[in-house]
Amino acid sequence: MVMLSAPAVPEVPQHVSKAKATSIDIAHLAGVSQATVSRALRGSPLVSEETRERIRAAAEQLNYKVDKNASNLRLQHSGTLALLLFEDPTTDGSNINPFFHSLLGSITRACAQQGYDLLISFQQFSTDWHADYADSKKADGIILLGYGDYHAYRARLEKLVAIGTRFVRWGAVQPDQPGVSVGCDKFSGGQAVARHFIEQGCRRIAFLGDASSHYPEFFERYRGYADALAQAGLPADEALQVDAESTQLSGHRAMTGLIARGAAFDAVFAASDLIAIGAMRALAEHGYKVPADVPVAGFDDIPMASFASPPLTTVLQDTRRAGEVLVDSLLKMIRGEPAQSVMLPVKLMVRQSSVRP
Amino acid sequence: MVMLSAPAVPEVPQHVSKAKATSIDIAHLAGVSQATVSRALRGSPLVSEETRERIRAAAEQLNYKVDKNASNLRLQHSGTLALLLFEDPTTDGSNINPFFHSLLGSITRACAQQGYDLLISFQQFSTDWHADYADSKKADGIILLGYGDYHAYRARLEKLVAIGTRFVRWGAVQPDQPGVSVGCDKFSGGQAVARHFIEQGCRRIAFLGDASSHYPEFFERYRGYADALAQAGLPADEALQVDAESTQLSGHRAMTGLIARGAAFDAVFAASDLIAIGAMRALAEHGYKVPADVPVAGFDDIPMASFASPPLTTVLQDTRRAGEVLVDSLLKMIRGEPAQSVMLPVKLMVRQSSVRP
DNA sequence: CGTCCGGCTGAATACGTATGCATGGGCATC
DNA sequence: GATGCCCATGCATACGTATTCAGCCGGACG
Repeated sequence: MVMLSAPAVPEVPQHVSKAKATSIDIAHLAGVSQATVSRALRGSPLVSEETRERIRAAAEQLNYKVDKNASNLRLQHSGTLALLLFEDPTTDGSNINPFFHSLLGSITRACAQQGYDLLISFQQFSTDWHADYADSKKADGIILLGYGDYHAYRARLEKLVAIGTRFVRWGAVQPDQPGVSVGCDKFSGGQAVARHFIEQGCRRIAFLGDASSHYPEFFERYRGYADALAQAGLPADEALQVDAESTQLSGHRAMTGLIARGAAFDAVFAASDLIAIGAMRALAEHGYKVPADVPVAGFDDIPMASFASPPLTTVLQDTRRAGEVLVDSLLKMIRGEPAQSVMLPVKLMVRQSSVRP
Repeated sequence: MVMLSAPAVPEVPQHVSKAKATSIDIAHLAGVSQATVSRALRGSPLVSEETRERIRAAAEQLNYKVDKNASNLRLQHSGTLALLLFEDPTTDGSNINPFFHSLLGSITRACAQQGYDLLISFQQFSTDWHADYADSKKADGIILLGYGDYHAYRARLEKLVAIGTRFVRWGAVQPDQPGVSVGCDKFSGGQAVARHFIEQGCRRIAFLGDASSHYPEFFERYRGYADALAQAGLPADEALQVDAESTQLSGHRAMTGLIARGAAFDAVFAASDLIAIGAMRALAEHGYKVPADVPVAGFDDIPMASFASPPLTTVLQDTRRAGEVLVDSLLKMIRGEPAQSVMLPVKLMVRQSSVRP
């Protein structure tokens, strides 16, 4: 429990002790003008190697670092991207959606690799988010992450486009959307899961998750599921679809509800891994064995999925790639190059939860 | 797959279409001086309500936002904190340590609550991190997160203190440390786990994790464990301690090694949940039942812990509180108030993995 | 020997905001 | 009616950097 103290530091001359050094101080020390200091440190070919070295030494001696605020002001860009994470306010309050965590990691890495800083912010739906960051020049562009009803903030996206704000969005890629989106091919993912069940002879596959077009994240998964059923000549029984949002609690509720109302089902496809895990718990509580009685699959392949019991079959979204693509697209837009929406492939990860012994 | 397009926007006058508006534009439009615009928007009592309202309307009309770079330059602070996450380069390359994820979430929230932005950056150990952020005024202070050998960068911390950089560190609170640290009371946590085992009659409790004082994160846990053994009059058998870093793979290896060398143990205390999960897998592979044959406990209470099979007994670090304390301490330092290192209490979470039937 | 050119450097300015100081107008006081 | 005061606003400047333009020096060439 030590208090902060400031021991003497021999190598730093005392005339810099408190006030941070500026380029003018460096210029003075190196016997050149401020202009030359700026040029030297930015690597301009106009300055001779000898002078540059002298300046570099002086800068080091005074612990000088370029003031980003001044630099950004002058250059009119910030070398920073902003990540806005929209959290569904109906969440159980605990943690961030694990899938976003994974995406966050890869975005951070991608930014670092491109030499950009990353500003992150968790937004409540209500706040006036479009106001910030990019418009105030804290960031050169923004990345929008978040489930939810995108119709609700579609107007805002359109305004962003109109103002000329650079942004990319993670989520469903749809033809009429404002701006650039990057998403995974959840339709194919939904198909793959349904086919996987159908191949095992399942005919009454329950779907846990909102299936309304207002929630494109889940809707695409549902459409893929429905499409696979149709292709196999199976009916899509509405009684087998239960709304749920992406939490364990919600998954547990949905599954319990389905069981309670006596629905006949022989497989469960949850629209997200969290829902699946909640559902598996509910199934266990009601005496169902997974996968012997009911095979189950989820979606996202969050780290928890492989540690669920039994390990959960799910659909892997390549978050590493996703982060890179998001950042690359945004940087393209910032550089004024054209950027297009991108749909990434997904991969079915078959584990024990979906394979009947 | 839509290209970015810029539809006409009726409500925005065309003379602002491209160039962002400045406070001078607003001043012009509202018929006042730039100074008054600045005062009005910052809520200065010097400007009359009537004028303020007129200015606010003009600002809205032109989509004006204060340029943070210019503002920060003038004010000499940034309203931003930087979070530096040090990753052990020996990690299995996949994801961020889940415990940090949780901390990250709470730090973000705490920042938002205090009106600060958060800049995050994953650092490789090699990079010249002390150079950035705070010194370049991109951030008013920095938060350091990361396991690892803190002796290795102790010199850097001392330099930070000397330069006058504001920072807080998450990690072991030790009397001789430079700067302010916030950490959990891992010593007590280690004690609690060991006592929990001892109460059940275990006498040969293995410890998986580095027990060297060079890794204070784990060392404290080990000390607590050793202390509880001593208090119970049990010998501390060095053969029961195996080095491991905080990954599943490493935990698996350590456990396998312990079994291979024929060590006699009747409980396993893993220094982190990831290690514990890897160890449980190894135990299962060798035919041990958890907890019937060998009770197991971990540390951290990452989300995965309660979904392991069986659910893992572990030690909860209150990350929510930790994030708040980190941010609060840092803000205190920024405001020039004294700040002290803080040690937070922990809580033993008993689940199935450690309780013999 | 004069001229010109190329290679470096310095002086001056702009980026957009916030604030100390000065100012003007209105009102009360004597 | 002159003085004083307060309130609201404008003027001018500083924050620290990056860049344009102008200048200087030395050498090559005519």
